[in-house]
Amino acid sequence: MAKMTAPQYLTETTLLENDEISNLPPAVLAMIADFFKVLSEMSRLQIICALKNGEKNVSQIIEITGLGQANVSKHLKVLTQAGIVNRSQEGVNVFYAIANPLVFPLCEIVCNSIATQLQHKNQQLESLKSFQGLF
Amino acid sequence: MAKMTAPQYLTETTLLENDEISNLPPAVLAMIADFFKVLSEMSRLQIICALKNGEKNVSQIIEITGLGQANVSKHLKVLTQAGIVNRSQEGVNVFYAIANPLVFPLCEIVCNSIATQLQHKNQQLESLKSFQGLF
DNA sequence: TTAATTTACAACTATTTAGTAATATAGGAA
DNA sequence: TTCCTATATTACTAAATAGTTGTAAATTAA
Repeated sequence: MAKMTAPQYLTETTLLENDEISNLPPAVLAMIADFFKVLSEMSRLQIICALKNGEKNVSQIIEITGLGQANVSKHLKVLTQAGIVNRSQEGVNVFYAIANPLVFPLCEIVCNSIATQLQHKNQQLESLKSFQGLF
Repeated sequence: MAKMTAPQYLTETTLLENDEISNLPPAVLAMIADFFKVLSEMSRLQIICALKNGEKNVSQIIEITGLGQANVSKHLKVLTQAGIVNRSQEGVNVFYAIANPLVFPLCEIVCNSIATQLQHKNQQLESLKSFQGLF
């Protein structure tokens, strides 16, 4: 086993050595960007949410999300190729399930970031409000 | 302090209550998607990496990343509006710094996901190799 | 066999956006 | 003032892609 120089949350399977995200090869940055791009569409996030509590077939996903059939099929292909969901066929039905549960902590971190930002904006708004009527 | 009238999914520090990402309002999903979209471009990830070890002015960012001036300026605006970096002007120079350090664990989780996937593909490749010469 | 159902795919439209070139703005120096 | 440098903005082009329509393929039922 190679000596571990990575921090706790970086295991043997990481691409990042010595906690350095600086100076990443362009190819790695491109892979990271592509992964984020898969998560950057609301429709795909809807599908991910629909699969949170267990696998669903395509028809169920269509019903839950309200998206068109061809559209769902295309998004499921993207999600599958990104390794976020996996596909299993049972007769005429095709079931999809979350293959990479890390997407959920990922979304939660983003949620926290957004909440913090909204708080800051709200504080600024309150500061402004305290001047109402003074001018 | 004013009474908090925000809905359940809005607390002081998180948008997600009870670890539930299911049934998020579309507006919240859209915000999450938009945040991921900001991180889904290699050029913006390059800029984030350039700021990892401290603030830099625009000229330094241009030199480090090799991107065009107008392009960097546009990306910096996007990153600023997303709350990922902040802007401080000093004379004729404008310095940018990471305002939301959560982007780094975010990138690291994605790196781990990619690494795991590459490992799986590599294992499949090895399995195939073991059949070489048998046919 | 035919018909019905489920999923995937191809072709197309419309929207978005990354990158660039040219220009504008603003601060500091001479 | 004028000049130079640093940053921002505007207008444009090219490329990517989300969503839709129509169709194809495959499975199951009648």
